[in-house]
Amino acid sequence: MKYKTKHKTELIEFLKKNEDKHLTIHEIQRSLKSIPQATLYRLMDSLVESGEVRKYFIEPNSSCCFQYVDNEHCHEHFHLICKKCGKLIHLECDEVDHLLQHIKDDHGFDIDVSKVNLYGECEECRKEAK
Amino acid sequence: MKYKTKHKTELIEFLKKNEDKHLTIHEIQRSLKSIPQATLYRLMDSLVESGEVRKYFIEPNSSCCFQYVDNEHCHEHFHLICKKCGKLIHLECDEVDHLLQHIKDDHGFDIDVSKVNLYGECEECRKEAK
DNA sequence: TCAAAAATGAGAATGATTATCATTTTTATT
DNA sequence: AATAAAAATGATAATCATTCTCATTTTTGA
Repeated sequence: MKYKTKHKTELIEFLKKNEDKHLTIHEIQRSLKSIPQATLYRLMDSLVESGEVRKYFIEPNSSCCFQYVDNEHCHEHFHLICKKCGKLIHLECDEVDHLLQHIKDDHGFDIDVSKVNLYGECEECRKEAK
Repeated sequence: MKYKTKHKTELIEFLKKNEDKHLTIHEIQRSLKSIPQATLYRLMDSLVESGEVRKYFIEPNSSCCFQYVDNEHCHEHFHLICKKCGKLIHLECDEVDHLLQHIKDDHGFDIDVSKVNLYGECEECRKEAK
């Protein structure tokens, strides 16, 4: 995607507006009806490639999710995904940074944080369960 | 899977023998030709359900991987999966336990460790890359 | 031994994603 | 502004892992 196009501009604007959500291709399509599916897949790919967007795959055989990433304002963090309500939580936390460094230094393993999804139960759902 | 069947017995035996590997359905099928694919999928599902086998999905649009889990000998730990060589590393580490507790106590999120896969690059592959 | 419950097997169906390819748009260069 | 090369588009077909269907067979407990 080296050329500027209307689709791309429109898409990025929409993603920025929704940077707190994680969106599937179908959800994006519902809002941006003028962009055909094949084009949308390609655009998303290119945005992932360039690092503007992050791609999550939550479950096999279900759609991937995308989210705009503001690289200036967000640094490395884990994603917590609630198995009950599906909520996505960004976990920015020194303890996480510390663990990542520890695993790299002492276990030799360099974790690709963008690919990590931590599944569990969120605060609200835990309270509800009681 | 409440009934014992030849297929199930054969499958578990095979998985135990290969508990150091992570195997796709197709790889298993190559070795256990007598089990039809639909049956194999169902058997694997039931073993995942019962906790005897763990399921990984490495990349969207590629086959999931499975691995036998010896629950007697392993306690709570993360799984590190090397994106390059596919190696699976069991990470048992106090720092991990500490982080999990911290996330639960201070962020309210209860992580299901059995579902966590941490993708990245292992020590050997990192050395090789240099 | 029998009946109910569960598992099987072959093939069709699903659904997300990718590939194809002719057409159109964008861009840098005259 | 004209143009040619590069890139993007769009509609559709293809791919591929996985799930579904359903009639048949096997397993189990009574």
